[in-house]
Amino acid sequence: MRHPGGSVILGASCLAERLSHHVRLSAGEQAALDGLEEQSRSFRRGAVIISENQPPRELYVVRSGWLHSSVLLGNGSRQIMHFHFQGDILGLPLLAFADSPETITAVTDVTLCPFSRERLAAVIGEHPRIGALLLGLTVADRVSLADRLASVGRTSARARVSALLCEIFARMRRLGTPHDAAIQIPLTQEEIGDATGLTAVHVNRMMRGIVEDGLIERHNGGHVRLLDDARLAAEANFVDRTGIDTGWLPPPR
Amino acid sequence: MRHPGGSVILGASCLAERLSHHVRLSAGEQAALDGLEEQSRSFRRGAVIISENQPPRELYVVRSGWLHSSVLLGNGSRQIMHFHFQGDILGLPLLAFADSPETITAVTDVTLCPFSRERLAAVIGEHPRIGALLLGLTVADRVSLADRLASVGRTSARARVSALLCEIFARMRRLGTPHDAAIQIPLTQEEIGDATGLTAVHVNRMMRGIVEDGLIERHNGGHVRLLDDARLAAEANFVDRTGIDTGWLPPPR
DNA sequence: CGCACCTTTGAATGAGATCAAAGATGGTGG
DNA sequence: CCACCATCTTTGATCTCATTCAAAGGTGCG
Repeated sequence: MRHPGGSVILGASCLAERLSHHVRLSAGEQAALDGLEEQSRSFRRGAVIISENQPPRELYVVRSGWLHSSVLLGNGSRQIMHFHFQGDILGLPLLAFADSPETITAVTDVTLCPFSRERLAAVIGEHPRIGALLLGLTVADRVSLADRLASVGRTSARARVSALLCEIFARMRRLGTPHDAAIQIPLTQEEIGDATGLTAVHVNRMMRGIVEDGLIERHNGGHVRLLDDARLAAEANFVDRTGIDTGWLPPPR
Repeated sequence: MRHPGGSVILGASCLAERLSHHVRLSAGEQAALDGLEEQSRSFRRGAVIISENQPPRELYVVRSGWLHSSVLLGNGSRQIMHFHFQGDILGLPLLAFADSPETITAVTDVTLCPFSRERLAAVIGEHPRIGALLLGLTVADRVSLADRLASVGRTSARARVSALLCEIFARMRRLGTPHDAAIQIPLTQEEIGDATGLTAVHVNRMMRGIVEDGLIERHNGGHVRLLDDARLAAEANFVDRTGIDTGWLPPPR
């Protein structure tokens, strides 16, 4: 599915834009990243971008929309690992495995910026700081997965749902959503269940409880507003780790 | 296990040895890595190497022994994220966060090779392929955590215990343990429970069931032998991902 | 307007937790 | 080398949180 009418790339690469949130890119780095990406591509909601056990050809940066990565278990159930928003890098497992261990699915209509593993290798070879920064970002991703594991493994159903809400809000705020604004969460309760290790039915009950206790507010179309941020975070054992430390990186080229 | 043709020099860097399992290091890379590490250090079993919410000063490669990384939840329970054996890199979160999100504890007596983040940065700056390889290894680590999340979130107690056993066996075999040998697993059932999101009591019941059904054999001192590898893996939904793909890396310097 | 899909609610069931206590095991010091 | 103590494993009984099954409202899209 090609973006209708060919896409407009306003000079900057999606990856460069994402990385520049963490460090100030040198001219050389900027130039190398600009040559990295192909034309951006759009997918309809529900589209499968990368399939489990298939060899993906490229990686992506999310330009817009929501996606999730998941695995399907032998018993028919599904575990959602992570939700991906604007600026997130998709397909990193391709840097370690020929076949993707996970499926990446568009939750809403999305636009992605693809780039090849080989070109990324060339960029890293020329600009080692970019490799180090990607390493840092991947480490952060791993830690966020660890947080979810702790949540799913060792907390109550209600705390798991709360933790997911906290995570979504923290990440959306980092993308610029005002602190007190409602967020439109395009997830079904089944998807929330697959992310938290619960059934859709039980997600529903927990959610209603969280609303009844005045922690969040829900409106039509999945809009959610945080009413008691601190209490929700405390219940959920949530720690915001959206910012990363880049003080150690090698000098840019 | 070592890279064909790659020789392991006694006293050489632990990190170099680990990396040389995946690629053939150039002379320059080898030299840079040899200058990386300080003297190796030993800890008694039970020792805490890195504490949650404390700023660690260095990273480590495991020379010998078992460790685990865990987080403590507000409700007093603990989630073990990962067990670490010979060759594993500890403390990677330091590449993204000033304070460690997890505690690293020695399960047995251990010997570790410490190295500083700043020196690692210098090595990556000079030898970008090492940065890319570390990126690949970290991605693999993330995928293994995702596998555990799927196991804990979406499978039965018995399947979770089976999956952990499969993982341990797969990793030990990669370190050279013969395919049919018994392995001494130095973990208490409480630790297995903290890794799988179960209580020690329930781990015990599952374990006995797995023994009764002829999938494994247990002897004194925690020795375990796999009797029906295939059936255990099938029950556990286990996929061996111990090898990583390094075909994409940039050229060495 | 009608049909999918999603949310909500209720009742019954079950997997795993909790509580309690009796064996094993192994390390330590006398 | 043995006795003792701490830690770990095993077993049983009971309880609870989340699942399962079922069906009735909502909502939005074509």
